[in-house]
Amino acid sequence: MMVESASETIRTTPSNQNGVSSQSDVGGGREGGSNGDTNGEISPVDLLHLQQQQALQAARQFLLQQASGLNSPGSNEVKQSPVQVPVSMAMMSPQMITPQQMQQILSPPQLQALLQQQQALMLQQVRHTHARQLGSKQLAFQQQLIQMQQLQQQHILNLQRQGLVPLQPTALTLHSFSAAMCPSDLQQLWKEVSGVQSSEDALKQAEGLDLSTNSSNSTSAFAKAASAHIPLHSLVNGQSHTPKRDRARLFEWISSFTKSDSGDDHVPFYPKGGQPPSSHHEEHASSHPLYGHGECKWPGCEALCEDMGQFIKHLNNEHALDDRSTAQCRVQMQVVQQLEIQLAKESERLQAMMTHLHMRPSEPKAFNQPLNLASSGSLLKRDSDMYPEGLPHPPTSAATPITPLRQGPSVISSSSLHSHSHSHTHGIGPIRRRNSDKYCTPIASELAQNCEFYKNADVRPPFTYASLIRHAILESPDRQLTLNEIYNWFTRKFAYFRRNTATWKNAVRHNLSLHKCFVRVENVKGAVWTVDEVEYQKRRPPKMTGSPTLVKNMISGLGFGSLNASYQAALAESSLSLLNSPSLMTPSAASLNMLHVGHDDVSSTVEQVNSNGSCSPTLSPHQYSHQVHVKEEPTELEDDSRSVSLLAGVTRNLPLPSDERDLEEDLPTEELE
DNA sequence: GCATATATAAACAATT
DNA sequence: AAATTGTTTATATATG
Repeated sequence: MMVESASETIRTTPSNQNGVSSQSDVGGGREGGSNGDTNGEISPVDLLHLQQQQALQAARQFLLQQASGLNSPGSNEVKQSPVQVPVSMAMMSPQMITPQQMQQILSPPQLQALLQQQQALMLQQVRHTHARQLGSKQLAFQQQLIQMQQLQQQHILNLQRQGLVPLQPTALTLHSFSAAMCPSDLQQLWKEVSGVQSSEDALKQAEGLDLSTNSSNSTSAFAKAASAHIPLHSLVNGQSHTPKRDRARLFEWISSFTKSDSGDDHVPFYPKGGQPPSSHHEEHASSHPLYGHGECKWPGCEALCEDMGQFIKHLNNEHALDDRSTAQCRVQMQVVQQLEIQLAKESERLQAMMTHLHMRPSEPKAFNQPLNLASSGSLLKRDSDMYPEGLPHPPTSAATPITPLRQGPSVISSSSLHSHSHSHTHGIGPIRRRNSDKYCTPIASELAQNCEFYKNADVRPPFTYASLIRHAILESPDRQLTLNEIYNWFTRKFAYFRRNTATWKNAVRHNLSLHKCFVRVENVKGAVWTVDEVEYQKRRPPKMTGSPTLVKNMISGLGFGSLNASYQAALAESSLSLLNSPSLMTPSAASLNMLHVGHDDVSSTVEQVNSNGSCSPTLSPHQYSHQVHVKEEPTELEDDSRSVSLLAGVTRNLPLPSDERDLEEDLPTEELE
């Protein structure tokens, strides 16, 4: 009987989420990208570049502003947010940035503000600087911008629906529709939320309970927006009724944060040791983050306070711990989270853009295609031997981002919040690494690099069940696992599988039975599953030949997790295999591999990072290690290797592409065994 | 439209 | 007897 029914209850939703519905394939236009924007010449690129920088700048400022207004709660958000998408956007080449991509990148409403700013700047530039040259292009750009806005709006809804965006406070969402936000707008928003409106409403909004946002599809976005608006106003009028339970939940929620702050290691905001109690802020005499220029800086509040004493009094009276304050705090946290995420993304993008421009200004295609396509071609040849899957890299890399540096242990979100959380704060350091890496990293590395991510974020891994199972088995010391061990591996490595149990377990069993490559071996104490590499390789040929579309999908998929997970998985999988294959090798072989890249370093570094956080020991170095590289095309390889290293943060040089290649070749043989 | 690949669901059998 | 583990069938989607 259905064993899993029990667990199943939990996940029902999720499955739907990814599995089926999402295919809408948002990515539509992306493939064009490969060649697409080449036409743009440089000027447009430059503009974009500027845009990015400006956006970044603005984001930073905004972020700082917002962050400063946030106190203790902030800390937790920092710590957590698993969700960063490992992804890929990074890999998009600058030149090919399309409205859709923009859309993807700028998810949060707040970003709209940035967008607006960018628009303004851009238009200015167009006029002053490039007007003459651009001429018609100018118009095109303007149109594009408009389009971008529209897309963004839709996208926001989509993300919300998919749960990718942490619940956006309704208010914000609404706001975004009316107009792009800017800091001042945000303030206004706050007023709306905090002002007339009852605290409960705020709460509701903060939790996203009310909205229609979640529902629907992009098509009805506007309709939703419209409907959403209504509630807002009505709320303002003061009618509302929120169950007290929500309130209780809120307090609970907030308290969880404060607790975590003190308890967990990461407390970004306060110095570890002397962290004062939450209330402490009030005590600080001379300055207070919520007080400045004679007025209260509490979001939405601009109460005038003569002095600190008065301010504190005001703070205690008006912003005591109640639903409204809590809700506001929550909203603020989300704002910060979003901005941080965005900042990180934008930074990566900027890096990628700059890198690209510096490296090969004239050759746009390098990135996109590169990947796979090119490589695939070569791969294919070798595929015959072994891996067809060459394609993968690209995607992986794309996905990767890297990033993870998250500091906090995270987790909170997943457990405490129903929706996925995101946010990671990577911000700082990580961003630095350059993108180039991202572009080409192989999948293996993807996994390795994002291992932490997958462990903590409830994001479906872009690999097929078969590839994951294989990976799990090969990773084990004896290259054999019992069903239960396989399950454990899944749950250990992927948060996603911690949550959605029933279906995936069934899927795992199904895959084990269905694919010839998985061989059941009777053992003394039961049965174990092993992998028949030959069979495994056999089945893949038909797969993807590295068509552009695939790549595109991967990219888009990775980026948002939303797209048809399964397909992504399939695509990605190919890459995964690459990873695995190395692992297959005997230790000695492995060692060879290592030479080349130093993945170790990478993996190790990554792991370290992870360890700080919450990761489990898991990733075995060796397996991930090799993966890295893999494949073909010398030129590209180089890039890959670099990228990898970059990710690691550290370093390395990019040495030996050639080695990598060798590895690959070696691998096959080994695998075949 | 067909073939293939994957995901998901579910029925059912075999084991533990 | 219940839970696990395996098999198998069916359906849906995406891609070539």
